[in-house]
Amino acid sequence: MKNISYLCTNFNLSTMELATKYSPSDVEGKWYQYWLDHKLFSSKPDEREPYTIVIPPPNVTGVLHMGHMLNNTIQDILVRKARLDGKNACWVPGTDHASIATEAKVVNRLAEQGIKKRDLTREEFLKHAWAWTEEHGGIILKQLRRLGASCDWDRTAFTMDDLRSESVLKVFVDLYNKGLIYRGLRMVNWDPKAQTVLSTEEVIYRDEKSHLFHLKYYVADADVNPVKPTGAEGEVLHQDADGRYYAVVATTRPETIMGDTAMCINPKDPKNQWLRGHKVIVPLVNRVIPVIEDRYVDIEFGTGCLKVTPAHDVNDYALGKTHNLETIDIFNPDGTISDQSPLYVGMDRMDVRRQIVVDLKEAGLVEKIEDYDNKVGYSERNQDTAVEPRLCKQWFLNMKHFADIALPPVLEGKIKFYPTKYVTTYRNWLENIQDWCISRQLWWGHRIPAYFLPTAEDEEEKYVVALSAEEALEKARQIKGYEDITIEQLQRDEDALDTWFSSWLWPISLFDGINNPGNEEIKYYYPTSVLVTGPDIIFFWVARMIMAGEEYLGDVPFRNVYFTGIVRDELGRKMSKSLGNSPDPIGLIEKYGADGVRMGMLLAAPAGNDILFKEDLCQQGAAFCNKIWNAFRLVKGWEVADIEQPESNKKAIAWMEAVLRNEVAEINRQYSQYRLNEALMSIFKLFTDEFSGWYLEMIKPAYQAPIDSKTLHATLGIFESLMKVIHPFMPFITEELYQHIAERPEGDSIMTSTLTLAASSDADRQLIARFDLAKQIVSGVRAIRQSKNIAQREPLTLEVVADGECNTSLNDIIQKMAGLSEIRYVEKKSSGSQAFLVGTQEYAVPLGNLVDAEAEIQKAEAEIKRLQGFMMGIQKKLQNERFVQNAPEQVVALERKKVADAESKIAALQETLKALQK
RNA sequence: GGGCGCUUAGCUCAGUUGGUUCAGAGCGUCUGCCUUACAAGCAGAGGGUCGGGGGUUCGAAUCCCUCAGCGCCCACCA
Repeated sequence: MKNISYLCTNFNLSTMELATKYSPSDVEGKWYQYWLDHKLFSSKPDEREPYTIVIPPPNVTGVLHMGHMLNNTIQDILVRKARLDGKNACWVPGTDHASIATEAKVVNRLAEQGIKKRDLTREEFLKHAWAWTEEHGGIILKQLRRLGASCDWDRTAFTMDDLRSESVLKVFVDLYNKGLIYRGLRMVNWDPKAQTVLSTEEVIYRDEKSHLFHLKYYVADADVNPVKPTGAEGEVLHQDADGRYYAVVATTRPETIMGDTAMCINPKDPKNQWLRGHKVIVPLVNRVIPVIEDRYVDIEFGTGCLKVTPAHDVNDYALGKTHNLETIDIFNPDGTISDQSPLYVGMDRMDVRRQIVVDLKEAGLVEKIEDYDNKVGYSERNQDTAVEPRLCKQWFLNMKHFADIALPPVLEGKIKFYPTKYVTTYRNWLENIQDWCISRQLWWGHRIPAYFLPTAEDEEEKYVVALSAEEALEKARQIKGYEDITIEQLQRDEDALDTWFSSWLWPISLFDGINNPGNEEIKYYYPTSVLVTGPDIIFFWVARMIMAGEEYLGDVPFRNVYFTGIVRDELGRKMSKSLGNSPDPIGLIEKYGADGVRMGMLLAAPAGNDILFKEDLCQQGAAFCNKIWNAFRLVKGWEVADIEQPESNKKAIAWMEAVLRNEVAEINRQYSQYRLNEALMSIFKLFTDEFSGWYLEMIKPAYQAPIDSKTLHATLGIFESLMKVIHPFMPFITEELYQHIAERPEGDSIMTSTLTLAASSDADRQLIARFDLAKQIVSGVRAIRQSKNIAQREPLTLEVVADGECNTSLNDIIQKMAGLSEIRYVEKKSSGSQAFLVGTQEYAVPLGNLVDAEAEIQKAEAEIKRLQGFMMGIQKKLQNERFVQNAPEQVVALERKKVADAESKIAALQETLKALQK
């Protein structure tokens, strides 16, 4: 690579030498800097059509993984394609504060230093969090540059920067004022590790092998004395050796019995009638609880007896409400047993589960233990932490209203989902939506702008919601009895908002559309063109952005949503740290080049499917770069002479240009359906097969012979077009070669060039069809060479047998490509020649005694047999009157043609046979 | 328990309204080539009856039914 000049703008075609291998590392950093230096990613509103993408903001302290690589490569391809199409493309980058994940990381780091979160004030903790954010934040965005991401970096935003924070608080206040945000006591999902509530969407359920414990609840009176129930005839009364009666309750969570405040049976359950009106004793705890009756209980499950723990189960909570039961909260926020429990106080819930089984067994209170498949909810962010249902006062967003406004745009196609199957998923969720719990017991995030007023202990809480403490004070003073309250007496809510409560504003807040409604940017860039994201956040983010968009701008946030798949390893497993199957993206880029890696990923990424990533594919990408590189080396190595342009070159150029137009039209179709892997495959074949394999070979001068200037000029033009077609997928090598093709002014770039081609025409397609015939003839000759082991440089003669309707007018090209000394039109092919068919036309290559007559006879016979069978099938079809009557004329005519063609092929083959048998 | 999707060549996938071009592509495999841009290359070849069964139709990979297998999403049965 020594000979490559650093500045290619002064590149001189005739003197420069290129290495035989493409070296990405010499090229990529240079051009990325060039693009930055000339602000080529930058976008400002102008008269052009906008094309906007907002990045799904990665976690601010996150590190680039293969999922990001795929997702951002796709966005970059779309943005670069839009630029080449002459649109004003704007890709806005940024990061997400990821409250729960980031706070957990900060807590862990502090713990390593021996600092506990609870020993810090909120301000001290936030100082650590910001320090961490500044230290690790944005690494991921730097990594994206290695990939070639053409984001408008000057626009880089953060969900917790000033503009975004202001937007979030304004929206909270606004929705509160609209009555859509409320505060309520609900059974919520509690993450004991992060010690915060979660929304229902943040709980993921996993199948778990667990046990069903059948526990004995002795029947007793209020003083814990045994009672003998009177059962009806035929009922099964459990009785122990001492003659005491008990009920059997099946539970998966024996550690919650300390919170039991009732046992429930179904009033219609015949086998448990004997328990009606009685009381039972909670095992070990020795608390007497009533037997209540509710039709909620499934008679078929277990023994039909349900323990009721209103504080720790959603359904039990509902039962507790209906039956007015006591609620005993036996857990502390960290998942240890609280002092409300008579036993195990301070122990972790998981330890208690083990211990209590031992203790119950010892006390003879376990009837039996069965294996049981259970579903257990885990925190989406702390996947090793089982979620605990817990009764808490939290802030909620009324989702009914938002579902109503977010459903129509997707159902009516104002927003298009790719693949469309997610429309159903989206609809199902919105139609069964629950209110969104938006408060989190975290410090890292947007602090809820609610201020509590001082109240007496037994009084209901009072609060005001306002953008600032001053405003809050004003509002508070309007409340009766608080006219003289001071700002110091207002207690701002300690909680922060769910991260997604800021993310859902992203497409709006990036253009400051909340703080500054109707500003020039929001008018120009909104709605954005496409959102590229994973289906795993369709509810968390996609749906909610649609809600916010409709609420605040009365319009959709994006017109298209392209859902990418999950990046898996080649065995189909998810990539994970523990499996060690996740390649290091930067390492891959260093090994194969960003272009190679981009191609490798996209080759394996069928629209909407998971991608099975194989490192080999990056190798294929790197190889393709090398192919492009060497094609350029060939062209630039030609010496130009003042010679006339050969006719065959004219034809080849016309053909290649037709192919280019045709393929670009096809590629554009694929883009429009987000079938990027197919577009890439078309591009790959266009360059490798059509351009390199056929076109360049057609026009290639003889060794050390010069080329005419017209052909060279046209070829460079085609090459430049090809670079533009490839550019969205492989930005670096295409820029490098674009700069090599011609002298470019400083600041010029392939990125900001345009590709204008005429529409593909019928004439193009006819020309392509003629060349296809020629290619088949060439392949026929090559196959003969292959089978007879004849070197390419040994010239052959081609005979065109009989009717002469085979004039493709491309004989000069065929001759060159097939290495023929002559093309002859003959009545009868020479003896000792080997024949092949293209369509119904027969060709022959005289080979003298090289022909293996016996083998040829066998081949011809087999082919005749096959054709005869084929023909018979069709003739049968044609004899079927219903077919002839019902099928369209064209189809019938086609079938007739097939027969005719088969007949003439058979005739030709029989001729061949005759000649061979002589 | 509901809903959605998938099953086509060894692998990963295309295959639009049933009928030119319907049985395809890339990779891999096999064979032959260090041909003068590229061995990270070139040329050539083999390979599937479209998950099973049934039906509709003149005609089915394509439409319908059914069975089997796989995947995903949702759902409070302890």
